[in-house]
Amino acid sequence: MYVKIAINLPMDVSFTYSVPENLRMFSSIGKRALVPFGRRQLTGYIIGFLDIPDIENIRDIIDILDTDPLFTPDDLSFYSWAASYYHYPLGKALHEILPGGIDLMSDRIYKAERTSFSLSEPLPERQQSILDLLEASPKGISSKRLQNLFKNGPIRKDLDALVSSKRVILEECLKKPLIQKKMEQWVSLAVVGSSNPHLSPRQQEIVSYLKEKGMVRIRELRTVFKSSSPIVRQLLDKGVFSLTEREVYRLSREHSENQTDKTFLLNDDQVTACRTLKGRIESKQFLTYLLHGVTGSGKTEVYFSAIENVLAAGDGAVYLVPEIALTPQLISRVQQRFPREEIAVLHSDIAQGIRYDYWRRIQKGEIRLVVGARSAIFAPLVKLRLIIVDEEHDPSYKQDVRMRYSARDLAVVRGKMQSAVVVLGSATPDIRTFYSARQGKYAYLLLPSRIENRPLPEVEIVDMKTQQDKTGQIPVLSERLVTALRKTYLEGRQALLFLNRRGYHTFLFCPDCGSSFSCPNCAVSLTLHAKANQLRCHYCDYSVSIPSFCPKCKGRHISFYGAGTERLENEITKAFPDIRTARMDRDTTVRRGAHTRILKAFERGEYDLLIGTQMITKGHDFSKVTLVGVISADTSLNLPDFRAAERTFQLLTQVSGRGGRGSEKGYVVIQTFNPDHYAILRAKYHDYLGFIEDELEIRKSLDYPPFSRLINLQLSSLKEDRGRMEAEELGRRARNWKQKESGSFPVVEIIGPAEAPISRIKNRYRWQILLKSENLHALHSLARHLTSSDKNGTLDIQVDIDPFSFM
DNA sequence: AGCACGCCGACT
DNA sequence: GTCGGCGTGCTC
Repeated sequence: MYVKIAINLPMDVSFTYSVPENLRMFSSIGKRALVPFGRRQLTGYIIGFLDIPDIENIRDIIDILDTDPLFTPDDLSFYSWAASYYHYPLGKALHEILPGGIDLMSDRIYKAERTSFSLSEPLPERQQSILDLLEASPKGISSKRLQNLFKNGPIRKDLDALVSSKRVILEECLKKPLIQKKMEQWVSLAVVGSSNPHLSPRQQEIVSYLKEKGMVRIRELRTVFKSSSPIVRQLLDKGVFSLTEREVYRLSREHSENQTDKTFLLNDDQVTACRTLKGRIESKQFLTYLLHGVTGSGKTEVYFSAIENVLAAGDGAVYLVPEIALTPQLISRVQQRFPREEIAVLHSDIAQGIRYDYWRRIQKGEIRLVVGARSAIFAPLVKLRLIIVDEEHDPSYKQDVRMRYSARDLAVVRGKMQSAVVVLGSATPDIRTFYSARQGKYAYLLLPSRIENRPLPEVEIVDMKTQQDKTGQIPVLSERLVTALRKTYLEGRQALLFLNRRGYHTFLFCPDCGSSFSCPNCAVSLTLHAKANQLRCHYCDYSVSIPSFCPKCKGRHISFYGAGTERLENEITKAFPDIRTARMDRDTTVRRGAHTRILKAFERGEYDLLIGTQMITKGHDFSKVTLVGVISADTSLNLPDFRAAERTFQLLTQVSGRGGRGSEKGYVVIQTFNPDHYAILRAKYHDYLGFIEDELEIRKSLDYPPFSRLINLQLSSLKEDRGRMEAEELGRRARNWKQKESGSFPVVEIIGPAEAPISRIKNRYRWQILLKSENLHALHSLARHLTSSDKNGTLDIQVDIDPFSFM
């Protein structure tokens, strides 16, 4: 018997291994196998079987690593589809999809040879010191640890020399995985008590306890009979007790706090939406719905009702939300709605052990409801009947490193493959989603009004060009916003201020020599962080302390421009010392739980004002907030991205939607230098359909999505000129392909190669080629052609299908 | 990815 | 002459 194994390697091929007799009955698709690979041992994933070998020189697998498969053949088809669609090697994809930290692999271990070389000639200094170290540790030292001990350069050569002179031996040793099943020891009375051994009174005591209780955890004995360990051991040795190991599942500490559950009576639109979904779920057939509901229209209630239908039938559901909307409030709301259901919560902050346990329980069907961020789309649910994607337009559904998948798009694919109902919900659907609905590809469900018919907030636009003060400076806060803030404060209500930039000043400049302060590793300017007294790069971990003079010309007139959240907070506290202000951005939420703490304190009314970046725009439901201020609508408008207008409209609508969720009407102030831009005007009037009409017209004229599809090829290199040459070569190959294949494929437009908008990040020079076509198949063929031409993976090419960011 | 092999420049 | 850099090729 032969197995096809996918391995975590940067190439898209699977490897064939033979299965020794003793492992045959344990091997199945979805289990991991330990395999020999060159001189190493690696973990691979079984993805198929063969009767006849397809190559020569096949090696045996060493072991099967799972008792139960981690995924079914159906899940595998979905994963393979995703890997191939996103031009990503299957083995790497599986490695990233499965819970982390569970794989085994060998490590290079160096050991000193025991026979001594007393009479040989003296060794080079460094070889000698390595040898001394190794002789001091008989168990050997891994190559990594050894290298860490020698800071003055690579020691690989010295090690090779030591090995070839037979003073040191190299062994490949398995290192045990970071994450394993958590086991608990239980004891019970042994069945056959042949000759009753003599027992001490204390031993007798424990035996009678067990007689009564049956099987007991050793931990329990330890608490009931203090320091009983030696006695238990004796009883085990005497054969009175028998020991059993049982697995315990780790759980995340998602505390169900007693939140006052707002139970609304559903309005007619909600009832209609619920009924429609119910009918479709019962039919067990795939269909994608766009649930289009204005902010505050009660989409969550509709999701809950659909989940309820699925769970009642004993089936499974996935509920996806944007990463930063995955708050304790949301989780406790789900828990309260489904109190008898075990819920798996999956996102990047969940510890690996917990994730591993959740994964297997989901796979076994013990957990049927998964709430999570984008990666939860891969959760191995059995009988998956429903996939919900809340705020489906949200950019966080697109992963923009490694496998650049869109969880939103994959939701539709998975729904189709596994006959599940897919619900895409949003107040501002992605234009592609809306267009699909209009074309009849998705069914359309509309929730046109806010619950309890609350009005949408009133939006005012402030033209910042009119806000210059006497010195010609433009203030961070317009008069209008200052007045509104004061009014809100005096009325005892809360406000949100949104500014999508961290730090204090976002740009520094020396007027004496004209130099600006940019990151040495990236082509971006540094941001000044006042509290940390640092200039920081937001793309790598570079930071320096704030210079008092220009490092180039020693000039002492450095000017500071641009405002981030830190400066905004500072200006507010200066102008309104009474207003209690909290700030939430990546800088204030580095510590685990900080996020929750700030939100909760704000909700309890400990602050009057919350300043923040993106983080404050998602899904939160603050009933006391009546004022929302957008410091600059222009940041997203000026992105080098055909989606800039759409992103701006969505952002403004979402952030405005945070206001007026209680009984009072909301008021929104938007500051901008582009007061006449259609994205801003349409947001002012809450006119989604109007915006779509404007935007579709532009997209049509430029042939952008939804009228075409895009693939972005990103190429990076440590050497600037080499990167440029490679990019140009790639462009030539693309155009050659186009010419040669022009008969067999619809037209593909090749844009570039061009320098990426951020031309260097972490010392890598970046280039991109954009491929555009009405025909996705043509795009895939070309992309495949271009990446396969990279013979040995020398080029660093990233394929981005349906790209979201062009930076 | 990691590892081995092999081919050229700069040193004793 | 050798040491050591890195480009190239392979792993079932």
